This record gives sequence, C-alpha cells and structure tokens, in this order.
Amino acid sequence: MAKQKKQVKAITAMSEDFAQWYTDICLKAELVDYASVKGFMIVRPYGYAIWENIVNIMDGEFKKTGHVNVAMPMLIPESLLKKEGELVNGFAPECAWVTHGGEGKLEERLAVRPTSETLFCDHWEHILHSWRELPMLYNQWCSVVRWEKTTRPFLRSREFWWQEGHTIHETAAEAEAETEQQLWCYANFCRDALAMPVIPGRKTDKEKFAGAEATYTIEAMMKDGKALQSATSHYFGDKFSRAYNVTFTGRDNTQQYPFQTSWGSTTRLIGAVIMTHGDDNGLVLPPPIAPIQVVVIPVAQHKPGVLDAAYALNDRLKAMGLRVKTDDSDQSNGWKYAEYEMKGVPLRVEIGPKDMEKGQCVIARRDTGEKYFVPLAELEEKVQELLKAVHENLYESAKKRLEENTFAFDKVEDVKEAMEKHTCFAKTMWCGNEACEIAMKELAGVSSRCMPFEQENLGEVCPVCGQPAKKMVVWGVAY
RNA sequence: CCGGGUGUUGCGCAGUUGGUAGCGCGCUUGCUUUGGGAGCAAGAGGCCGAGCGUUCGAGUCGCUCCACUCGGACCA
Repeated sequence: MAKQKKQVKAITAMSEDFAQWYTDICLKAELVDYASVKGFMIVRPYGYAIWENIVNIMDGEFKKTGHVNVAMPMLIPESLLKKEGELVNGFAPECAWVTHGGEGKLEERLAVRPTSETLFCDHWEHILHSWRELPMLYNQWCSVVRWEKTTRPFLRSREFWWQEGHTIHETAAEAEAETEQQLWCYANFCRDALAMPVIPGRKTDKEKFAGAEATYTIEAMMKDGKALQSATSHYFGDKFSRAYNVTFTGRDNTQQYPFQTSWGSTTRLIGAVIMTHGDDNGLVLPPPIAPIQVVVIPVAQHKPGVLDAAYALNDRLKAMGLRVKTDDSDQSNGWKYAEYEMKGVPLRVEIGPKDMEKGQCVIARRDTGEKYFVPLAELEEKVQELLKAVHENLYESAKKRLEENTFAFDKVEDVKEAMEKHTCFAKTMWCGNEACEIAMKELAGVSSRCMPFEQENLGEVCPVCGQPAKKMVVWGVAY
C-alpha cells in the first residue's frame, strides 16, 4: 500500500541488524535519550514508568522476606574503598573520582560508588554490637557509576539504576541461605513480572564478583541467542567483615565476624525485556510492568457518541485496577495503532460507530496481533483473560526459544561449529580448571555463563582436557 | 582501550570540479478527514559536531579532538 511511505518511525528489522533494532526501540519507544556525557542516559517518562513498575513489584517481594530500605551516600573515600583488596582490584579501574569540593582540592579523593559493600560495612562497624541485632537485611534503590568503555542504553551505561541488597548474618549457613533465597526471588520475578525464563546457577571462580566467595546468577537468552546476566547474588563469607572490622558479641560472649551477602538487579532488566519479547513492530511488554496495559482507541471519534463510548470503556477498565489510556488525540487510527505497538502496550481496545451499533468492541493483542470482537458486557472478563494469555504466551515462547537453542556437546569443535552457525547456549561437562574455561573462550568463542543448579550428567570427562568432569556448565556469548 | 561506520533544522537525508544550504517527515495555524502510520494550504525552524589549517572564498580539502554507532577486549 502507498500508505507505507509515511512510516517515519519504522525501525530496523531484527533480522537485518539486531543491535540497531535494539537501539531503535530504545529511542523510538521513547524509553531513553542520550545525555551530554558519554555513556550516560536519560530515562524518559515511558522508560522510567517501566522501571517504576519493576521497582514496585520487586520491592514488595523484598519486604515480604523482611528486608528494609536504606539510603547510603554516593561517595566513598579512597581509603575506605581500598580496605578490601579484591573488590578494589575489580572496581578501581572503572571508578569515577571526585577530586574537588567547590574550588578546593580534596585531601583524599572520593569514588562515586560503583557498588556499596564498603559503605555498608563501614556503617555496620559503627552500629553492630550483638548477635541479637542480626540479621540485618538491608536494601537500597539508587544509581551507581562505572566508567565503562563501550556503552549501550540499559545494557551497559556508565550510570545505571539498580537495587543492591546487603545483609549480614550470624552464621555462614544463614547467609548462604539468604544468597540462594534472593536468587530465586529474582528468578521468580523474571517469570512472573517479565515473562522471562532464566537459568539459575553458580558462576565459576573466573566469572564471580570481585571479593565474593560465591556468586550466583540468573542467565537469560535474548532473541539473538546471546546471554544476558540478569541479576546476581553473592555470598561473601566473613571476608569483608574481617577487612572492615565488622564484629558483634556472640551468644558465647566472644567477638565474632558476621557473614555477608549482596545481591543486585538493574535497569538492564529493561534491556532484557526488549530483547526477549520485542519484534519488528517495536517493544512488547508483559502486562505486569507495562505502563499502559490497555489503550483505548476511539475510531472515527468525531462521530456522535464515539468518544463517550471510549471514555466509558476507559472508566470500566480503570475500575478493574488496570493502567489504561484513551488516546483521543486527532492522529489517525493507523498512526495510533502503530504508536502503541511501538510502545509495547499489551492490549488495544477499539471502539467505533460500527461497534456501537453491534454493542461490541474490538480487542487486539500485541503479542500475536489477533483481534477479538467482544460484546461490551464481557469487556472486563475478556480483558482479564487476554492479559493473562499474553503473559503466558510471552513466557512460553521465550522458554521454547531458550530450550530450542540450548544444545549439549561433548567436543569443543562442536561448540565452535554450533556458535558459528547461530549464537546459542552450549551445555558441556567441565573439569573445574580455569585453564579449560579460558581455552573454551579461545577455541569456541564462548564464556561460561553458569553452572546451573539443575545439573545433568552429559558425560564423564571435560571436553577440553579429557580429565574427569565435575560440573555441567552452560556456555554462551555474553552481553 | 583497539578496529570499522556516521556527524548538515526535532528526525531521516541530499548537497556535483570549493562560490555562502535544500528535500521529505515532524512541528505551528486553519479547513477537510478518521476501521492500519490521512489530505490541502500557509508558516516557523541552520555557528553544516568542535578546533586549527589550506584558500580570495570551506558543508565540501588537510590535521587534531569530541560524540554517536557497530564489532572486539573488559564489565550489571
């Protein structure tokens, strides 16, 4: 049709250039804009509304398990940051430093927090006295700065918004349980709020967080087959407690070091949603986090009664507790359809003169494009049903894709060959040696994503060195 | 940090052998329209990424930055 010519907001096809498709969605769905400092992003109202929904749902989950929110300072004195060697080595190269206050040079430079373990430890050193005060289950929502070399909206920006949970416990077992509990909290959140299946597991030593004793992760597969680390949970043992001299008086009246965890998830989750559900018409949002869950479009809205009919539908949907918008602007229908598809609104309700005659409306699904003619009396019921169906379909489709693009191998060459054909997840056994992990990167171009909790026995030996295998590892190309 | 690409109005682009900047969309106003990115008309909008150089003259040629972008390496 000749009408195609006006598609000024059309985006690059996913199949043509996945990275460009991703960037197009970020900009054209009005999620972000670039800031004037390289690598920093402006999260625009629509993007921020998605983040707010993520925050609200996740924060509610944290509170169910007794976590409380706090706010820590943004700046960390260099001497404080450097008390724990491994963390410094991990983060110092990517710290932004404040060297001046007003016109005066500071005695000691201050790091803009890249993560806040050190701040929490410093605080706990002051306030912790007795085992009776444990556990301390803290979380904060804030932004952090890491001076990344290559940046992309949501996936890798120099500043990003996140939550960081930090807890200390009386015993190692409690802290380990907390670490695992929070990882499952993330995994469930991804399923229930983002319709995104993940592989939960443990990071190898090579991939674990600087300073952690153990790092757990949830890994998701994007539509291009690449892996996105979507959240992590760390167990620190008492390493930081000792480095920062955090102590308490135990039940036996001795001075003890608490056991610590931290866990985080970031605005990267928005990138994950884009690359898990999006298509060539734009964003596709799972209903729980969609800023607009249903958009009402009055068709031929100048005709008598149409707008009122649309507003009536709007009110009924709102009364259901849904986030609804009625677009009564004078844009054409086609424009509106395309616009809300770009923005990933899960359901579109149309009502026009013909519908009014028949006592019906039209509901269109964003995920499948299917249209339903629905008697007005059944609006609430049908919308509820379809929102549920959209979420389930998004989750099942993503799960199917994850399963169909994960393969077991027992030879390194086969991993390489599969990756060259199409980026995917490769499962192999592994001996546990870092040398073989590095070899896998060199020979097949993949890094270890995790050792899944759900282990399978694919064989007896490591495909790299032929020594006895200890673990099954999922390998992939990481974002 | 290494390599490739791109910077001209809000967005997308054109701009010849160097001669003082144009198109489409969007925007504003009015009218007409409305079941998949509407039509007509009249408007507004530019230090051509920045700096230095070559030249009588630079959007155009040279050098140096900077930004964005893609791919590596590194990382949420």
